Amino acid sequence: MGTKEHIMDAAMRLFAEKGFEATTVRDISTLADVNVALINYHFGSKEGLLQTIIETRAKLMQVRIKEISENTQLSEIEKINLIIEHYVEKFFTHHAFHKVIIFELFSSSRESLHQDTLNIFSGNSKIVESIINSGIKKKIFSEVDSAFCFSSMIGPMHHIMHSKTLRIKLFGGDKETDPILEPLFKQRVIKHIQHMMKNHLLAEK
Amino acid sequence: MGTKEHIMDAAMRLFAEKGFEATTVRDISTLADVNVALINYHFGSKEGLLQTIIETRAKLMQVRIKEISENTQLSEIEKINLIIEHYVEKFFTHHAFHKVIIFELFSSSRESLHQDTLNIFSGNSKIVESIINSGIKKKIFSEVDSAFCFSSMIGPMHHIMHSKTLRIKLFGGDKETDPILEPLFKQRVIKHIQHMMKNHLLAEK
DNA sequence: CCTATTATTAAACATTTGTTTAATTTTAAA
DNA sequence: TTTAAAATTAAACAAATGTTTAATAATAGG
Repeated sequence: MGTKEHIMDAAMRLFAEKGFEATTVRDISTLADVNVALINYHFGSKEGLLQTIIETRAKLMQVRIKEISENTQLSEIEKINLIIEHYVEKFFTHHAFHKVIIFELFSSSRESLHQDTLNIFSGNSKIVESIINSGIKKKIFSEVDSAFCFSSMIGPMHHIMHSKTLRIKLFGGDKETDPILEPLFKQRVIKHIQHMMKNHLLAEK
Repeated sequence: MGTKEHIMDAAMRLFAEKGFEATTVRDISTLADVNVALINYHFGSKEGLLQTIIETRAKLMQVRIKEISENTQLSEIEKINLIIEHYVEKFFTHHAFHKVIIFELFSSSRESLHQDTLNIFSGNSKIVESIINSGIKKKIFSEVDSAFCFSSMIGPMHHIMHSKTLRIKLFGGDKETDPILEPLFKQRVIKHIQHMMKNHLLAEK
């Protein structure tokens, strides 16, 4: 791994753990085991580093969701199930990154970054919304409040994934082992959210 | 309102908007229109101010939820519906506060405060879990994954309430008016989450 | 009215912050 | 091997941070 990627990796972990402001450039350089000045040399500024991190990975996210939504072979409920599966997968593999972007969505200190994350979230939400509206039109789904559905799919995920200590208190046996490491846990999350969405969408009015 | 409450109010708004670290004591003193030194005089430190804010309001939260859970007059589904209603009410009246404590739950910089918020969340989660397990035992509820249910109730709420810009993009007509101000919006949130939980809990297996 | 406690102020404090500089090393192409 | 560009380093920088100090004002009990 090159120096740039090395710095980005260390920074992402620290941003996820402590937040952007609470993380100092010296924290990052220490963890990455490089000189402090390299951060400004490679990324211009601390904020530029965050921007690079987000830009690098964010673009990959939207592609797959669009793919699913535009696949004419799939029924509406199959699309929803696939999107849930895809989101949970990404959450498990890159949960530090997801924590970082939700921080940016919820705070509004850095205007341009906030706009970037806002567009990602609202874009995906609109896609889910239109899938559900299509299902409602076809009378497959009951007349749910489709604008809320994206938040209902990923809100629970955020709640579970972003606090390790809460996760351990709710799901973990002993105090040290994070349930996220158990191979079955991911399937359990997928199953729960899919079950919830299915019964929400297919329920009689 | 006394000076202390005045400072706490200003601080809470800024902490919610920008986060704890990004908010300076001078930001707070300016908004509250008091001298900077008063923050340390009244609260010892910036962190002491946050701690006081959380301690003051957090205790009120748990009381009502315990009340509901221990009321023998209510069925399990009625309890769930009341807890949802109560949570949404609190979210709408004190959403700056809720944003602050979720920040503390998700970050782990300030150990003792993190423990405080962790106990609040896990405590409430365990209460919801036991209500649902009781419903499952009585064969009223299907065998859902009860440990996830609290997160599924309040996760969507967090997602909607903590980003004003996202809320406007998803629900707002024009760019200026926050849907949170529309009197019907609160009812819409309650209805959506209750519908979701009801159909999740009562669904055939 | 006096006085001792409390509240408020302006100024200064030591640290820490992100960033820059200038010198040095490494890299890679000619 | 030579040489110019890129990468890395240690040191210093100015600005901003939370906090403290010492002086002043306000308050309230006797």
